[in-house]
Amino acid sequence: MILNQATDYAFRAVLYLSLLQPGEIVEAKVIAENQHIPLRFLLKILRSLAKAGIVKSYQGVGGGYALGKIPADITLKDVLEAVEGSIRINKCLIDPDYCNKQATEHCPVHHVLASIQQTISQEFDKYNFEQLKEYMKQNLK
Amino acid sequence: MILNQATDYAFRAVLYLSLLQPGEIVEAKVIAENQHIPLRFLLKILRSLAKAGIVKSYQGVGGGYALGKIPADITLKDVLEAVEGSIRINKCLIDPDYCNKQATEHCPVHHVLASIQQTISQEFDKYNFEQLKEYMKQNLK
DNA sequence: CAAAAACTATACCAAAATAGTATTGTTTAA
DNA sequence: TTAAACAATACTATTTTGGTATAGTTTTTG
Repeated sequence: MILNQATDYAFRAVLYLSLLQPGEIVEAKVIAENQHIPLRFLLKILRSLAKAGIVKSYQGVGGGYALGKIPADITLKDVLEAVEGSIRINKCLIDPDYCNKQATEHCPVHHVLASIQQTISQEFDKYNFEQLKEYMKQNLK
Repeated sequence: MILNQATDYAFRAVLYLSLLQPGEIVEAKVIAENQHIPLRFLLKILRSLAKAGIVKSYQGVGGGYALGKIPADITLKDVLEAVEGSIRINKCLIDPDYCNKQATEHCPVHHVLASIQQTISQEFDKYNFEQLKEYMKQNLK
């Protein structure tokens, strides 16, 4: 019931990229140093983000990473799911075999957890990185 | 970002007790068999629930467990927190040392996660075991 | 009053997940 | 053609999870 460290790093890396000029490319090393994230671990995370289209990677000399979309089109949910896979709060919600009574259909716990999971999912989808940028600007004043 | 197995078992154990006559005592073994939960593991979980006042334990011959409150006064959040401790979705929300920039106050990620955490907390608090009982009855018809 | 049936407490343990590292390879600009 | 960047895969140490074991306490009942 907690986000993992990789997701936390991913949020901060995407926020960092969101604060650059649109299209601006920056090396992973710069992000790592600025955000205090272990470089090799960050590279791994960035690959997940690239696969999801959240960042775009550029190989070779002068390469690095830039956002793959505008900040307004990237939600916390997008980043979370790129790193951890889709949100699920209980195993029985994915695999009926985990339902210890094999009674998914009639199980009120299952039913209610599915509803909570949906709310949580929507909640993470409510916030995009344009909003986080705005919040950041206001707090610097 | 997932409930652990103990919490899942706890939900189902409390639901089981909720369906009994008010005040009815039943041995852990009966719950374990009915709900397919490893007995010793269940006993450990029941101790957590007892500490939180959710169930009441009776030692000695003829002992066992009963609910410590009426089902309407037990929410999913109560059970969840009794088993896993309070809901927290990111380490930086508890311990500022985990904030990799030591900047809790100015961090938009922190700010937004705190808000999401509160929503999640409220969501689990929205459902009590009287409601789950009702849902169950309706589904048996 | 002792024996058995129940829970309590603490400690232990194996397996899985997490967080990160290492190695080797590929791409691309200069 | 070399060096600077990312890519892919595999490995590893630590922590967490899920569960078990052992020894002890409480309470009923014959």
